[in-house]
Amino acid sequence: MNRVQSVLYPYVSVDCVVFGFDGERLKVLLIERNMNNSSEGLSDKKLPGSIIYENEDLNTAAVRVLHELTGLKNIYLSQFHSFGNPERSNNPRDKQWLERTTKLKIGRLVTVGYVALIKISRKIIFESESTTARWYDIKSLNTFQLAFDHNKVALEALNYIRNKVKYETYTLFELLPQKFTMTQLRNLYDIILETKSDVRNFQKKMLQVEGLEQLDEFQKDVPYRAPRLYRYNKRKGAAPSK
Amino acid sequence: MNRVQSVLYPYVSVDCVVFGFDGERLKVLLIERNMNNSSEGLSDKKLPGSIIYENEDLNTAAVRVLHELTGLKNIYLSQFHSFGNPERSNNPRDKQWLERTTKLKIGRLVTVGYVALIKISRKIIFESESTTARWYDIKSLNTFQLAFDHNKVALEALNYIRNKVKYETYTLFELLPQKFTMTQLRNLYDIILETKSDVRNFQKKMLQVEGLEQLDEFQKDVPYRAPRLYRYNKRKGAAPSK
DNA sequence: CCAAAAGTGTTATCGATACACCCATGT
DNA sequence: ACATGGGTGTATCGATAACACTTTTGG
Repeated sequence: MNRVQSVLYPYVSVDCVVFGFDGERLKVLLIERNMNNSSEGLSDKKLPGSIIYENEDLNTAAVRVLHELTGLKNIYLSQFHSFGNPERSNNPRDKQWLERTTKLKIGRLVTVGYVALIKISRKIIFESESTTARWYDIKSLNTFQLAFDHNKVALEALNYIRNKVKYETYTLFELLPQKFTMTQLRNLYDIILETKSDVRNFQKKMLQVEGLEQLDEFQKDVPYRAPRLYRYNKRKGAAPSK
Repeated sequence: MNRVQSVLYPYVSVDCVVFGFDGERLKVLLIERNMNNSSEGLSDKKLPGSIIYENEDLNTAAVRVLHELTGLKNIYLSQFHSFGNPERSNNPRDKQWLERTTKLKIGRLVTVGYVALIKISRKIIFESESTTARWYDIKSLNTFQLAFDHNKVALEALNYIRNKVKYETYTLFELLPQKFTMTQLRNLYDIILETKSDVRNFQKKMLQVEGLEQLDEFQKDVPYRAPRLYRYNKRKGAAPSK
């Protein structure tokens, strides 16, 4: 076996795919690095991610990196897949960006992917010295090209949460305001799974989810019959998948 | 961010958790390194695994490593989880073993876990110059301690395949001889999922699995009513989960 | 004829699906 | 009164679960 050259041997990084819902569309959080020392055109969009520290657990790194790049705190991140194709950082633009931001000569990256679902209202630091964060419609993942293999990474994350939503529907409640209507929930469900649920059947199914509580409150200021509000009581809900 | 020291920065490795079935119990393939230059007592059992090459994809590495350590070829390996706790290689015995076998000073390891289900009849090179491979009952995973965090890794792999078997039962057919009886299949299913399936209901369910063919052959040389044989026709079966 | 395991059918329950009409509100 | 979306019930189907007796074979 070859002795490892520090330059060539893979660095380990984490990428965080964060999904949010604005009431109409599912969004993904992407960042742009502000390359302030040059004006050389458009810098590509990327998933928030960075290499891990020398002595840091993967989960810890994911939480830290997401916080550093977006200001988000207390986000529950799930590991979903790791990516290690040696060519995934071959694009010269990506290579250059890596070297500038890490001050390291990086031959290749092995990246552990994490995913989170959050309320789009969570406070995000969209502008910092070095980065700009923004929500993008998930259809962007098919229409424009992200840095590295981040299209692939994000699409796998999407697939992962689709499965999760299908079998552990309570994960959706993370994406909605504390009090929400059944229609909001159904819209969200259908947008993520690309289905068209029947109103009545959906209602029936949701009402037997542990922890979903029907309130005696109704939405206000709507120009039609006010819809009832619901709330998810985490304590009574199913335990997270582990 | 600190400049990375080649010694401390994580090396990337793959571990392969290979399960087989001997007709009675589910087994896991473990190896022992033959430390031929010293007689210092028992060397711990481990999962087959090793660090990846400088320019190698993760899947490729998993396939290569499994082949190098056990002689197994053409094994379908699925990535299930990555492990990166900085303390997972802190045990001095593990550290020493790592340094001897890799000739590298390794501070820590980030390991990508792969899992496979194979027929226990597959030809394995159990003894080589440097390693000894053996099938162990999976209950070993709870009773004796493996190197690193390999107990945890293997148990997560087991959990992964339990889920897979539950929803994509055809994965079981990889573990049985080409022609098998319904009882063999049911035993296997029940052992993996720790259930006690009803004979008739199980039969009914299996007969509607695409690609499972009832043959007009029967097992021979049994001292009781000869059971019918079945075969799985991969072409007609469900596509792998992907 | 006995022991050992194979093989087979019916009923009850649960969850998922399909489907259409009246209700409350604001203009 | 009308337009907009909210809210509700029943019937069918398919999958799962519970359950017990007869058949084949070798000794």
